[in-house]
Amino acid sequence: MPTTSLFCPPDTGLAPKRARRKEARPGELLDAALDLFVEKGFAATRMEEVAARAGVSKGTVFLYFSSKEELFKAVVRHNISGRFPQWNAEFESFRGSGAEMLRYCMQSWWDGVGATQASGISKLMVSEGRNFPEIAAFYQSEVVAPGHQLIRRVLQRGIDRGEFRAIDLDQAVYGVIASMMFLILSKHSMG
Amino acid sequence: MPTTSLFCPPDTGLAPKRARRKEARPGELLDAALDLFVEKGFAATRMEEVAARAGVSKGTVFLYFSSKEELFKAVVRHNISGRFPQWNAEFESFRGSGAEMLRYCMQSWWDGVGATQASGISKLMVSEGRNFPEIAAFYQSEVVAPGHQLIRRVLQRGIDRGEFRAIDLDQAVYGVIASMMFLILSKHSMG
DNA sequence: TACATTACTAACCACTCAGTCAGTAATGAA
DNA sequence: TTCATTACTGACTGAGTGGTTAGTAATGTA
Repeated sequence: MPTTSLFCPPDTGLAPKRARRKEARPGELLDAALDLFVEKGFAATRMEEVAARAGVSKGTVFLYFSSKEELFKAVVRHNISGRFPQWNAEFESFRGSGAEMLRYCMQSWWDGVGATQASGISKLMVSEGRNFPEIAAFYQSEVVAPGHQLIRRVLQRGIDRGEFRAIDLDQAVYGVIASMMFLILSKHSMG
Repeated sequence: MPTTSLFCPPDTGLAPKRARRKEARPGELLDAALDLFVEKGFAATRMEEVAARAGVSKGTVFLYFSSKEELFKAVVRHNISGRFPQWNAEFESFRGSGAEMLRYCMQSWWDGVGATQASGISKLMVSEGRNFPEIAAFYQSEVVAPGHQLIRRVLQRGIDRGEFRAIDLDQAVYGVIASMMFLILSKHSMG
């Protein structure tokens, strides 16, 4: 009775160890990492936990992501900054008033990020950014700057069309962002 | 030429090593710890740094505070919750309208906590509370609950005196606190 | 069935840091 | 001056964790 394994456990049937699923791993790891980063923060999330939640061993995580920071960056790209191209495209093709556009913009941000787990990433950056300058810089250039830029363009468009008063753009952008941050922080840090 | 030390360095005059200053240590350690906790957060602050900033060795910190958590709790008591007795006393003796009292209350909170370094502690709890349940519970019972209670009493007093509408107390308390939290978070996490 | 490739594992290393403790030196009393 | 007390030091320990790698097993191919 030759089996493929020396120690054949009293297996009940379907528990294939060491399955090879190269395609599915990155996505599963990204999902597991998002869960844990949001739940416990960057520093407190252990790579072994990420691995366990994705159903692999720790070594496998480093096969797909070269370091903890790279894993985090990939999570950010996958869940937030990867959306900017589409948002920018929508900006270009939008036909409607400035108010409608701003409203649409914030609504789709809320649906795609604010209301989802991904908003936890923003809260995490507020919390831990100081301790991880490299990540903070990445987030700044990959998320904050493009976000500012997009809102700025939306407001500028409204001003150009004569629909908004010509207020100070930077101030207005901060106003918009502050309100979104407050929603997020309410969601993740209080009742 | 017998000196008290075998290796007598070319001392320039006033650098007394191993000075014994039992009275001053706790205060100095508390100040150093507040600085660092606010600057780097709870997890990222190392006991050795606290010691170094207070001008002692790491062992000495554990002489005065039995653990990192106890040190943190002492910082909170010293800078925040220790003020409640006085605030409560002021509540009892206050003579003025409800609006004046609320205003006075928030002003003295801002002067004593919000505008000072101590507000960083609140931001820290928002950031890291989840990772340190023991500390979160302590902060909840030592700061949050008494704070709610005090504001609630102020509002209730205004209602009793017929100066405020009889709005939902919990809602109103949350409103007051949310605005204070927003000020703090603006200060510590954004421009 | 035999062999090559490679996704995956698990034991391991290097390093950090809270907390400990044997020893040292400042101080006060006799 | 001598001795007892104790504030203080700094080397050490052990637990925890990011990252490495030698080895294992799943898969494809002929």
